[in-house]
Amino acid sequence: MPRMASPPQTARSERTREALRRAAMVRFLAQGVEETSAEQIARDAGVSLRTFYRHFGSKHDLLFADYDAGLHWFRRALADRPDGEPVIESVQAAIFAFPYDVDAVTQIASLRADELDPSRIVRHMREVQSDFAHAVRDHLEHRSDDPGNEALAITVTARCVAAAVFAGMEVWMQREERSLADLAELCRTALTSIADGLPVR
Amino acid sequence: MPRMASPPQTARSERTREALRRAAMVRFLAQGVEETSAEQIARDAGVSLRTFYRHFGSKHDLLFADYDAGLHWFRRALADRPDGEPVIESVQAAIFAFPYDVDAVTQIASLRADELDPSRIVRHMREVQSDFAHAVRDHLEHRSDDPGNEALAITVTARCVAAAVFAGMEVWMQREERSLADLAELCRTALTSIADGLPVR
DNA sequence: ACCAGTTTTGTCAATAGTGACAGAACGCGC
DNA sequence: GCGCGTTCTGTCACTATTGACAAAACTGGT
Repeated sequence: MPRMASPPQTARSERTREALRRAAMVRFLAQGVEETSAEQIARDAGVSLRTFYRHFGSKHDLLFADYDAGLHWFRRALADRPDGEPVIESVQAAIFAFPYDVDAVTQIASLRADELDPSRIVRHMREVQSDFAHAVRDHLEHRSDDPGNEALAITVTARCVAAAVFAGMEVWMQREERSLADLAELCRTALTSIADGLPVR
Repeated sequence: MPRMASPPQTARSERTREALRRAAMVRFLAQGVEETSAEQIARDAGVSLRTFYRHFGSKHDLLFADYDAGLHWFRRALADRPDGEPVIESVQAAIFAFPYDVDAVTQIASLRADELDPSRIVRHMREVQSDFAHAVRDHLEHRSDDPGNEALAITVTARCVAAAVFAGMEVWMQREERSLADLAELCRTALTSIADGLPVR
């Protein structure tokens, strides 16, 4: 269960990963996620089952395979913000500049919504929030003059920023109508609402 | 993998659960967590492997079996706080009044630290934080005059409160010396630091 | 092209975790 | 105690994951 999503090194392994990704996507779309076995994917990709698990910690990791790239993108976007800009602004700018691949996102999203155990999505969201918080924390540490002395303040801030963004997502998810614009609005409101104190006392 | 920790109903099943808990603890302490198989535990408890998994979503859930009780306790403690008290105070009061069973905690903690994959602990912590946030949110919703209209504010606040508490824990965990008093101090500081705005801008 | 060291795969063998279905045990009204 | 609907278990069969170890492919230097 500890998905260790082993990081690939050589071009060869990257080819294998790509083959697995493709094979999985084809099967997933054709017959559904739970109806596709890991062995099937491995065979389609022309590798052994064991090799499959060397590249992806679990069958379901394939559904979130694009996630790492997004995280890297976010970290870089944060780093590219001008010095001295308030965190909240930096985070907003980084989030809203994200280059969505609408087709891919839509395709995966439909799979996730239909075939996937909701608890799995929730768990993944928690992981994403955690990584998000770490990214923000690293950003703050990098900015700080004396990170060691501000450890608590930095950690608290980073985690709260992440909490706010994901609170926005949570509220958005519970709505009937879900537009990208609404999501952005909710996240923006959530972030600005914590800058000067908690919105509810 | 979706650990569904099925909620027990009858006295009989409670007996089974208890037997499994005990059998597991004995084995875990004697030979370590990873060196104990689920089948072994089931056999020791006198039930089938399948029955084991009906009561505990996974072998590792047994290590956190006491957790649900703690969560319930926290929810009740929150509900018992006087009306009109600021959330942050309520949460602090609820946290610090928690009745630890020092022996049990120590025993389990040593197991967790030695035998367990760190990523497993991290994952559990994320789950705990999430449940914690939900508890706070329910508390706020209960207090609010118009929860529907304040959905975002309530969710943001609940999640940030949880984020602060767990930020305190994170910092504490990274220290060499870890005393209960330090933990309390860190959580207190973390919580008060977000009341009037983020500690880092 | 050849050798030595590194990375990636395949094979084997266990353990972990689940769905489906039938039988056993339990709680309740008569 | 008896019959009946509900809950709990055991058995079977299958998929998901992982550790250990050896063979195969890839790399850089000569």
